[in-house]
Amino acid sequence: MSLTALEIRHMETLLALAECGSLSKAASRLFLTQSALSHQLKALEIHFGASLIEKNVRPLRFTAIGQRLLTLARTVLPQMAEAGRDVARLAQGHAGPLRIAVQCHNCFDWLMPAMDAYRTLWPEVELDIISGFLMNPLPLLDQGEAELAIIHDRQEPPPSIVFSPLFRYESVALMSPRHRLAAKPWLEAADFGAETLITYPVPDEMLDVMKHCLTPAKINPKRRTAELTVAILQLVASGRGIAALPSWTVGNYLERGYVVSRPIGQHGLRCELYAATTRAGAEAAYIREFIALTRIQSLTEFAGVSAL
Amino acid sequence: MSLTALEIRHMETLLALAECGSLSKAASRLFLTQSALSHQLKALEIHFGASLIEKNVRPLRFTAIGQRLLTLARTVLPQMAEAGRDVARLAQGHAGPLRIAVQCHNCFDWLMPAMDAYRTLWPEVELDIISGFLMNPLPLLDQGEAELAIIHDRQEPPPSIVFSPLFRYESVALMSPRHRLAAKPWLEAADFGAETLITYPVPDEMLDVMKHCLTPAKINPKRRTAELTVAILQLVASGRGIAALPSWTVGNYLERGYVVSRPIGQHGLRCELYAATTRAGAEAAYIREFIALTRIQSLTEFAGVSAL
DNA sequence: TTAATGACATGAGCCTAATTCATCACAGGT
DNA sequence: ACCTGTGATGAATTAGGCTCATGTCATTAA
Repeated sequence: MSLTALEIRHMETLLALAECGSLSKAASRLFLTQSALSHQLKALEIHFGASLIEKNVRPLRFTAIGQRLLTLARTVLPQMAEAGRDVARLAQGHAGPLRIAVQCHNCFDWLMPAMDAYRTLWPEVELDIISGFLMNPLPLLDQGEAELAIIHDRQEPPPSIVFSPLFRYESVALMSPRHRLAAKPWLEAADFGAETLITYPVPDEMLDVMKHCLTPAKINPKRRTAELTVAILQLVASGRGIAALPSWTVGNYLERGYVVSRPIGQHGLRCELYAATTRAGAEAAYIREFIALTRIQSLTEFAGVSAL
Repeated sequence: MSLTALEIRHMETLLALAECGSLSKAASRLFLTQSALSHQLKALEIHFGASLIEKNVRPLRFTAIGQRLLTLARTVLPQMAEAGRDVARLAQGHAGPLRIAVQCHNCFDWLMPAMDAYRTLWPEVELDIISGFLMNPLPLLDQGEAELAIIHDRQEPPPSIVFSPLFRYESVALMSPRHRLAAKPWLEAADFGAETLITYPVPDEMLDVMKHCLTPAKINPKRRTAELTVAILQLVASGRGIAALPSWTVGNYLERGYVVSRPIGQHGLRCELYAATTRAGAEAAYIREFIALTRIQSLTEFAGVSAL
């Protein structure tokens, strides 16, 4: 009933619960099963002799006791994280540079805010983006020219490399509200055939729609390219063609009604992002924390982004 | 390398280490083996890639990293304890009274400071001492007339009662520096035969020397009694007889040279104290914390007091 | 030097307990 | 009624923390 019995794991659970609003969501964020959290909560409730959350309401609500423990978690966990950083700084003679190889334009949208947040935690780390937009950035890691690479979709990592899951997002088709395809509840590959597809100026393999949907269906629509996301959206809004972008990059435009979004395929087109490091990099605290931070931050900031 | 891996258990270990100055002492305070702490530290050192303490020097010293984690523990653990109290208050409608049955006079010496400390943590608990000096205070617990009883020496608790170890102390013989027995390095039972023994006015069974040393040896010295510890010490200092008291009650008098202390028996006379509660009481947070607090406080405040 | 003592290290095995797995139950929405 | 999402539950599995029985090392005494 006293100090022990409430473990760090429990505080992390409470924090995730507060942000996700359901056991199952919180579980996947913590890389655990829903069952684990259910058991955890049950144990706590037995221990304290009172319930911590009301689960019959969505999103779930914290009881007074649950809130007290939640505020504890909110004060304690950051203190521990800070101590962990200090120790890492002391243990491994001051951290090196962190050069990030990115494959896709979209990445900047979530990478930038994450880098900003990270910089306050590890001011001495030299952050750098390597944006050659290479097809395969993994060799850069082995060659020591980058510490981190952002990888699309699950694949078998080479022995020298470690993958860490970041998150899953959905790519949606975007079109003018007056576009004829806007009438359909969802688009299939064939719908793209007669359209002009507006994309970033990169190879097809680096475009989610092409790689996962159109190329397999042997459909190759007309193209028009733009460097910037806003430019693509402008073209879409003025009816010059359709585009396919991650759902969370276009929140504002959707809300204002300039464009509408439709799932690609009946169940949507889901893409996965992984962070790749060398085995050594996966040990280094300052790199591990960058991965953890981008993951959490993206999961909380962006709607339509989910844990994997 | 980051947040997780440092558990509450580790912080408690660091705290105990800082106070005890050795693995083995800290271990017994935590109710663990020395081996457990050694494994714990090893795991942490592997995890952080650096050592936390220098063990080749006594008392052991913390490295910079160890100190950082120690200060973390010193901030985090009290926060968790406070949250635990708040939750207990919320969960079990405000705690009841805490009436403590004591057998011996000496107990006041450590009970009073502990009660003062406890009162600031649980102001709403009504503290009370029941000092009938009964031989067997356990029935009071069953009858609901006390919540806690202080018990001397290990014994088999009745089924309705739970014992919690408090600490072990040593009773020493006290005499004037000019007393003839002061020449001996330690006293045996026979030495007391010709002396006047100065004690509290209570039955023999409640006096450590009598119960564990003289009565078994069938030695019954002359007596003189005094209510207060200071009065006993005054009589001893002026050569009116010898006394036997817990070593830590007489610190000041020893330092000033008014009296000297000698072990009773070759290896000293060690006594054990336990806290007894009903099974229900052992569940209640406000009672458990009183026990934990008195134990820790006595262990840290008084020299010659050790964990059991 | 040889014992003897005290403190920490270490590997093996045990045992607790946290997690998963495979279900079940329930609610809300269509 | 049926599906979908969410939480609960008991059993089985697994991980990892602790103890036990040693080993090593340093210090002190004979």
